[in-house]
Amino acid sequence: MSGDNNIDPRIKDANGSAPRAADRILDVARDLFYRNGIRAIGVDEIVRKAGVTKPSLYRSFSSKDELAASYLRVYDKEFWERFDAAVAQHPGNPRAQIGAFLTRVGKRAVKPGYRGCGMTNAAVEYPEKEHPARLVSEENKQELRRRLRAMAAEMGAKRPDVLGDGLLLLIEGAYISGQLFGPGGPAAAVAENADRLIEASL
Amino acid sequence: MSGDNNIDPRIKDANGSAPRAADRILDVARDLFYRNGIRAIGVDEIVRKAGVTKPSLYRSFSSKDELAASYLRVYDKEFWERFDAAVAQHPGNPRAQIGAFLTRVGKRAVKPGYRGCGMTNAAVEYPEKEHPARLVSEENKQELRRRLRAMAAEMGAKRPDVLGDGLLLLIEGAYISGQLFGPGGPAAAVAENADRLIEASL
DNA sequence: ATTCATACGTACCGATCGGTAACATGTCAA
DNA sequence: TTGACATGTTACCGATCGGTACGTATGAAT
Repeated sequence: MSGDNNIDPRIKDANGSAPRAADRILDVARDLFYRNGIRAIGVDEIVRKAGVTKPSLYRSFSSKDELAASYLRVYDKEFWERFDAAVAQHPGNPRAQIGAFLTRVGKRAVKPGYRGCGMTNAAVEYPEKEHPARLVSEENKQELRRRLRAMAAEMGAKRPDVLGDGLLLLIEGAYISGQLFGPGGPAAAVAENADRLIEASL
Repeated sequence: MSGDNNIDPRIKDANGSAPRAADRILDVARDLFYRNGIRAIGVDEIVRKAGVTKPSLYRSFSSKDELAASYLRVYDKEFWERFDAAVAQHPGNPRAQIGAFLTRVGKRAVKPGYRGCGMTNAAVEYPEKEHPARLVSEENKQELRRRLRAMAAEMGAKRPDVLGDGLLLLIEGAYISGQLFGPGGPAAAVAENADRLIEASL
């Protein structure tokens, strides 16, 4: 099972002194948290699958909640990379930017095993406003709202804030219904409905 | 603390032989599960707040998962009561029916402490397809999707399934963003966006 | 008064939860 | 060779998890 580990002492850490264990822990935690939910996964399972032990986890992360927040910070970074990639595809054309982003979301959201947005799911799991994971999640959503409203304004919408919020509702609906309905679910229609909503709002 | 209990032996149970404890347990569980999430609440807390003991719970519910499913079955019943009330308000006018329903959802969703849809939240907490709570949740959502598509067809939409799914996305988005953003969130704009989308889809 | 069914409580189970104290090991500079 | 430091491990903590074996209180019928 664990016979073929790939640890090579000659390969120094890229950034000089970063611990190996912390990265593996975070990688495993990201996968397990996203697929199963945060509350559903215990720290024992994380360290076991990462091939380390608990003290290694708690030296790099002050608590499970903080590990969950770290998971979401990575998720946040990757989310904006995807979002910005769609934006970069259509410079100066926010309507096409939204279209590109939502087309990808719609496709991903109807694939088997899709689990929605890690941010949204975390907020559902942790209603307490002070929870470290929820704080990351709320900040991500606020920023998304700002950008959608700005894009709606850029499109020349009659009421940009209403359209921006409408697009946000469609996006969140796609995340949720993707994991609720699976393949063939309503999330496949998110891009088309968004474009129709935009059309009606200019 | 428990000095003033209101148990009156003369008052027979309404339906003859239903155990008192089961009702109190379900009432408490509904409140705690909805406000905090199912995983976040232990059976000990439920029986403590209900003023009973664990064996009483397990005599009426075969497991915590089944209790969660029972909670959702009550939720399902109340959901359709609200939905049908909006429908009954505007006979033969599905567009107005949707409008009435979403106006209420939008208002509830931006109130402090709003926790979204119990069905949706349960599906987020339990990705496993066989979970008793998830089964109830999925059935509810499938039925909602059918009805929304039927209403879209009744409106004379060009592509009723696409519009019905779009409305579902907006509704789910309102549930989620209501608990994510709190007062002032995008859920307030759900009715307006839905009507705009309908307008553009006829 | 006895019987029986029903509803409820006391006390406990093993497993797992998140978290930690104490100690071992490997790597580096001096 | 030595000492400092970061990272690793073993073994354990009290609390809580979902769930249960078994005894007890009560009321109606006999």
